[in-house]
Amino acid sequence: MESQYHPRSIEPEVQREWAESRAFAAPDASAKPKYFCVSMLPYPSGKLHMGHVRNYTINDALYHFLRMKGMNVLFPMGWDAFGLPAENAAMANKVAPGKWTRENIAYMKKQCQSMGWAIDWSREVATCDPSYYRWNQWFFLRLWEKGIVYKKTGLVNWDPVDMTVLANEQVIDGRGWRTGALVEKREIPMWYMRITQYADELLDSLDGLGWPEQVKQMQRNWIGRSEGIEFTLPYAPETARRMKDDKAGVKVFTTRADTIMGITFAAVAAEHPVATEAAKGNPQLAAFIEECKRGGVQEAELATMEKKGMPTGMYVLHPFTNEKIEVWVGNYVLMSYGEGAVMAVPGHDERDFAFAKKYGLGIKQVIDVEGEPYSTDAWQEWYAAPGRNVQSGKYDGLEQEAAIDAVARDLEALGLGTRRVQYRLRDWGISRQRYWGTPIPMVICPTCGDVPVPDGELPVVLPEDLVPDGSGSPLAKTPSFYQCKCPKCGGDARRDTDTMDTFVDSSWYYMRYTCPDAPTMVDARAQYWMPMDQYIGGIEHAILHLLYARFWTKAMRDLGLIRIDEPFTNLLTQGMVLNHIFSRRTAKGGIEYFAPDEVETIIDAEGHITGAKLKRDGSAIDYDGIGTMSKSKRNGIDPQDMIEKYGADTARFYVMQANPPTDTVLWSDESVEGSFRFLKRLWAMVHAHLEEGRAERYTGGELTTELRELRFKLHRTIEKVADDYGRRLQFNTAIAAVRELLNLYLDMKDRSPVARAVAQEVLEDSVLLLAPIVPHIATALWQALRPGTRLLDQPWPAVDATALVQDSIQLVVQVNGKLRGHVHVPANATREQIEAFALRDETVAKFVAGQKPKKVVVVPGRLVNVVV
RNA sequence: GCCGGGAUGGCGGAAUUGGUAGACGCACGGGACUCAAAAUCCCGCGGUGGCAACACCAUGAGGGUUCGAUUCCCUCUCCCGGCACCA
Repeated sequence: MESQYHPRSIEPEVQREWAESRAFAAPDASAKPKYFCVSMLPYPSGKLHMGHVRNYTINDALYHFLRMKGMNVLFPMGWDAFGLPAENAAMANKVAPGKWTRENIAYMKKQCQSMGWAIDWSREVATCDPSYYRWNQWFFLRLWEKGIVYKKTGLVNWDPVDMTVLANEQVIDGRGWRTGALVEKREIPMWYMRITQYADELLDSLDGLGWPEQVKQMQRNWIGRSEGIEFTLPYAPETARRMKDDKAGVKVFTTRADTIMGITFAAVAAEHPVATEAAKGNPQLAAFIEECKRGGVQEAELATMEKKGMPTGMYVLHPFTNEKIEVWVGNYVLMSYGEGAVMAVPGHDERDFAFAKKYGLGIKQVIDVEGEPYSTDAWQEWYAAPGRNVQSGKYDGLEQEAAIDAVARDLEALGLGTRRVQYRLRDWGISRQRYWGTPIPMVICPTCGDVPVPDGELPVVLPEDLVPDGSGSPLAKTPSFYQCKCPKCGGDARRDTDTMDTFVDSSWYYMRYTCPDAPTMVDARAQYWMPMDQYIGGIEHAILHLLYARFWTKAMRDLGLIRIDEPFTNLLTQGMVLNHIFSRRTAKGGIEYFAPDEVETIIDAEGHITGAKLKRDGSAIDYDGIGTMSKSKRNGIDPQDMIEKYGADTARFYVMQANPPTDTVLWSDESVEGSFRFLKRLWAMVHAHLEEGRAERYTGGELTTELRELRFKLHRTIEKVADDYGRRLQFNTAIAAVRELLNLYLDMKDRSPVARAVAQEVLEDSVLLLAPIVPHIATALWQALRPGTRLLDQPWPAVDATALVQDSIQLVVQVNGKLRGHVHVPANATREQIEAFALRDETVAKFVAGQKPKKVVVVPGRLVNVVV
């Protein structure tokens, strides 16, 4: 073997062998247990970034480990190829989004291959391929037939200059990103998916998932289930006359029906029909309503926003007492939640309290919390706590639950209300007024209305050669696309020119990996591989993507396409890759950013960065702290540079050794050097060993204490690394354990035949332990250690139980819980013997100082604590 | 405001079920090799006191439980993430 480590010659050679032998193709049936691990598919932006490197390397390490453990593992890859950036790039460079996207995919695929990830490329999926998105369309139509897909109007951001709809991220400070024009809200018809129909199941089945608690909690909050009572506050006679044909009163929802006797007013949202009606002929109120509609977007200010309101002059009646209750417009009532109206109980709701105080409205205590005083002077937190009803007529003395039951019964008897569950979750609007996405397979016929495209005509193919100009949707300007005949009456009709949200694409791509060539949406292979055993991706997808994918899976199940309830059994949310940020203000007042390799940092006595200067001219620049790698801040590290300078293995090793995968990782050039240094040392160790000739690995025979300890360490490490890879998904500690083992190995100077046999064993197994992280160097070293065999065929090293047997063990000795020494005792020593050994220790004796121990705690295998 | 997660050397982090705090690495300091540098190798590296042996202090702050607490409980401070007037 070469005496030096040359990643640039090893890596391409190893990769060629893998490709030629189709080493990572996973069969769709096997006697081995299956394991399906997937990383969230990348957007083909142009080239890989460090976040991808981290994401796919975690996935790859799991692949190799579980393959060695005897599983049939599948690691597929695909491209989230639809979306806005392609349209923007198309506008900037005057190329069609399709061409741009496919070129990016080709380049990034090559990068993936040079990282050496064990991807089964025969299953590659790109969501912009008609063979993929036709099933988005097909499934959309099935959901439409079931009533899960429906049409209603929705609010969009409208740029009045470009005459186009803007995505939320294209609205900056209320203005269009291209035109700078003030963005308007417009109502247009859109398609929705009834995800709320699955709200309860989406909530309940979270409990059984092997996901981070944080993500589950975020989904729970997002779904936002609350149980309460919906009831009607009937209009007072004169209000009923004004509201004419409109229902019989104001509908409200409450989770605190026990406080119903404390109502002193009602509040409605600015958009509520009662407010609209009241504003007629009341310019002051109309102006206030306009003000409310405009505000209320800057979320951060909402919590501190002052409660404002105005009386409407409308009245409703208390359902039990028939007391007249004034209706106010309140800026704290949201039209989008519940019924857009609330019963106001200032006595026991903090918002209502603040409102009542401000406008001099009544505050009535109806709940008593034992031991706490009540006064209407200032809000106290216990006012909102559950308690016993007072001043509530027939409900007096009831505890919260009993009171709610009684109120619910009474409202039901009056026909005014009923128990109901309310969700925060809204239905999923999937229409996008964009070009680069899945066309919605619907035809709008002037006589028949919305008519689905017949299955036989799918896919509705997206023309790929259009170049958007930023004004309006290109599809809406392309008659050859939208002109069509109505499938029902044969008359002239127009296609829906909207496309689907790209979250549709990512809701089921992982199932298509299992059967990319299926003539149906999915086939039996999906049932074999699903549910996915491990999903890996960024925390930023904690809510939307993961919730939509769960919904989509349940919808597929209900259509009989697959028999699973949840798509992702385990989830790992990997942390982001960060780097230092350097900048300086330009003369014109802008900010100029500098890449970390352009600057030299200034470090204070404590080792903290305080500033920096530019390498090329020594001028001072500012240190802006740490942030995610981004193009605009110029602090990204190009994986390609890493591969060229150090090789893929160093890049892989670096991102895995720094910290646990769930933490953010700070880029450090020095640590990269350290990773490279380790791989060079590993190479040198194997080389030095083989210089003296290959040895047969140790199988038995008399050992010195030193060699026994080395073998003990080896087999302990095999156990630990397996646990770290397989159970804890903590690769940094696995790597540290192997480094410890190799440090001990380097201390061993014995060159006797038996020592060389142990050395062979240690080196072979260490290479296998590291193979999931650094497969290229591991392959090369394995070939040198075991000529004629192939690393990929090796199982995970077996633990030799005899190596773990110790006849003497070291125990920690404490006096009063403080470490005072160590003792060696026979492994089978009794409690009494251990105690005797400990008390005989000199240091222990010194601290015990002749006193009689009050108590001696013996923890077998660990420590002795003498209490005096 | 509510919910969730954190805080350990100069830095990244380790300590998995309450049992040796700081594994492993980075940076740094010293030395060897070299004409020299790089690379490589060896030694040191939480703080205070001490020549040293060693002792004391120390896991955001304060308290508690325990023979023993980074780990469990209570109070507080700060940081990160999510939601945000949710009735």
